[in-house]
Amino acid sequence: MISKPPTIKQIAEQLKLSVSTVSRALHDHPGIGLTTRLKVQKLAKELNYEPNLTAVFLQQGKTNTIGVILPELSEHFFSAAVSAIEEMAYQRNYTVLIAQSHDDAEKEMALVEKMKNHRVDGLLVSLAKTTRSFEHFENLKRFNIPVVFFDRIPSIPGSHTVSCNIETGTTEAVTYLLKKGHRTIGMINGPESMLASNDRKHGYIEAMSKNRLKYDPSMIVNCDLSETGTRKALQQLLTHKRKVTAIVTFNDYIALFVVTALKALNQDVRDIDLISYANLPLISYLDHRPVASVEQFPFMQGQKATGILLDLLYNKNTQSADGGAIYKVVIESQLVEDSSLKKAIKVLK
Amino acid sequence: MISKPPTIKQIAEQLKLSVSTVSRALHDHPGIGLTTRLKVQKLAKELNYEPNLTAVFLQQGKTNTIGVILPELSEHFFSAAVSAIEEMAYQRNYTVLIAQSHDDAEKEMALVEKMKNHRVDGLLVSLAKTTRSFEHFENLKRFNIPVVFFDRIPSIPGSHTVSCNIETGTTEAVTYLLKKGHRTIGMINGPESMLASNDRKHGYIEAMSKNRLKYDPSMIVNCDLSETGTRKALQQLLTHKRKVTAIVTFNDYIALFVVTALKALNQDVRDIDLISYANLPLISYLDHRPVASVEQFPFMQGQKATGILLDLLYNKNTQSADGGAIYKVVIESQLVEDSSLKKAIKVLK
DNA sequence: TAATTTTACGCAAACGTTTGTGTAAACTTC
DNA sequence: GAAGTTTACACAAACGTTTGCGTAAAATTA
Repeated sequence: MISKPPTIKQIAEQLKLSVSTVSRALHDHPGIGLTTRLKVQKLAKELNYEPNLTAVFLQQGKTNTIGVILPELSEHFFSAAVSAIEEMAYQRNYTVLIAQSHDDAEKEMALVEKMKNHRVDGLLVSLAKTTRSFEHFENLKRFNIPVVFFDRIPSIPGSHTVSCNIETGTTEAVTYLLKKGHRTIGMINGPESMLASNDRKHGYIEAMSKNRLKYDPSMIVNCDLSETGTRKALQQLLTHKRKVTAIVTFNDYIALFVVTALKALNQDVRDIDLISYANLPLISYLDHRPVASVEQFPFMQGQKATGILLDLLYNKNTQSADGGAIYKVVIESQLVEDSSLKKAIKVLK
Repeated sequence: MISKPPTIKQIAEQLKLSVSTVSRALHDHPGIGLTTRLKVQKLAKELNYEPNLTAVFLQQGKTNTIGVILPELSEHFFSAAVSAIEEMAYQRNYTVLIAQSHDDAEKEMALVEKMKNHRVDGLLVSLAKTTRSFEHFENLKRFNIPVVFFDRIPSIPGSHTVSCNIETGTTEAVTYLLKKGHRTIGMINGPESMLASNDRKHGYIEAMSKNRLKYDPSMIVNCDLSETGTRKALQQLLTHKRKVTAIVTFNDYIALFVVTALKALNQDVRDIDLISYANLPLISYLDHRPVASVEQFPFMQGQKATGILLDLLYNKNTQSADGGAIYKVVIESQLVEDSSLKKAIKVLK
């Protein structure tokens, strides 16, 4: 009842041919006569022959597989990115091996090693928050396994990256608020240690200077991204001697926390305009939603990153001249006003 | 500069040993003397030796890999499930190969074939909406590749499944509304062709009969799950001669559509209580949110399904006696009131 | 028709492992 | 000290492919 999948060898025996002939026949090799070629292909179809990819992989030294390592699959930003990655990979006949680091640098290291042992042809990575050292990635270069980082990219030079320019989006956001008449604009930022926080801060400062306004450092408060941290940060802004009329929040979660906190304080939520960075698909359906969002295009980031990786793989095989080119794609983040924020929803579940 | 990963053969040559000895030494085989064993392991560490898994896979006839096929990764329900799957698989030293059917039965078929060729040890599947035939899955049995379906499960007997009992959850939901005093409870259901719609309908009817109330078929309207379809269905309920005071919607998306439509009609949203089936993480933050939700536990479904698959794989290897046992796990869906609906949010992006 | 080219296929190595079996040397036992 | 046992390793096959090379037979050429 239970049987092993048919092999080339079986076909060869049945037809009294050699395995090499069968292999070539199946690949339409010109050195094989038409009649035998057809005979082989006919039997192959009859037996439902399909090549054993594990054998092919070993023989070819490549697996047509790309590995994806990211912090958390259930986070919408990442699952959207993976969705794009898988789709593109599928079109180009690649398969996707997936793993989550859960923002743990050590696990990330172990995963890189595992991916290497699986002989993935290339790697797509969005870094864990705690990753400080990048040797395990450097290590891959020696084995000619290309890596493309997206969104959470490393600070080391020489790596291929796709990221979103948060800074310009932030400048846009603050400028938008200024145009709406706001003069005291607060920002609830992430931890100072995060690159992402820095980008937002610089974007803020840039907007002020562009509009010839004085930058007040106390308008930007850091927080640890927890709900209570957010509440504290908000408190700090609310008790500021200048009355804050708008707040740019680190992301949609923080915006949610702010709305919740304001309600808890019995403060009229409409007094304060919010702008955040889109990472929650449903945010536009909230009643006290941000007036605008800085869109980060997870889908596009996934696409671009995959495109680059496939390019690198292709060039690796064709030994192209531009062997050393470093890809650094920056997607401009974009301010999206609430009115156009609500996307067409497809019901998928 | 670019080098190939070290192999067992290289170690053997350097130490003037045979490959078999090296292999056994690395596996702590008792037949190898302590001194050589240590010598081998030392050199292996120095060279950063790691086994080439493609070779191991070919030799063992298994890959320690499980394939996951589902409709859409960017859909929260599925990404949550995959997250659980990956996590559990990782703990048991399995790797996850992932692919999306985009609800296309043909692509699903192709993916099954591809997974088979990749020699995944087992498969986790949530069916495409359009899947009608299951031969390609049956086919896997012949090759001893177990399949566990979750959430979107097939109607054929003899397959391992994990699913959520929507019916009882629906009964709970309707009963809950009845207890709140509602007497005319509408339901915006999915297409009649979907199993999921049937479950909801039966749950509704069950609740009515349990509470000795007459079931009015016109209270349940089908819709195609689009926004305009929802609007039409809603219209039908609103113009019903009996005044509908509560609606059970097919899922969170439909609830959203309903809220949007009511607002557009300038109808006070608070007049109508909504209950839906949770699949959107943010729903509890909406202002006019459902008063309760039927939770479907994507994470748990992923966990259970993976657990079963790993069990099957283990039993396959140990030739256990219960070879023919069919797993049918049904998770009771659960009505969650709004008050306890808001989950602790972890900021991950 | 003999020499040359072309056609159509087979042989065997290679990819990197694992594992059953064979066999010297070392060690036991009486 | 001979027979038997154990220890510690080597040999070689196997997993299912791909591919460089070799070689008969057939087809072409002169």
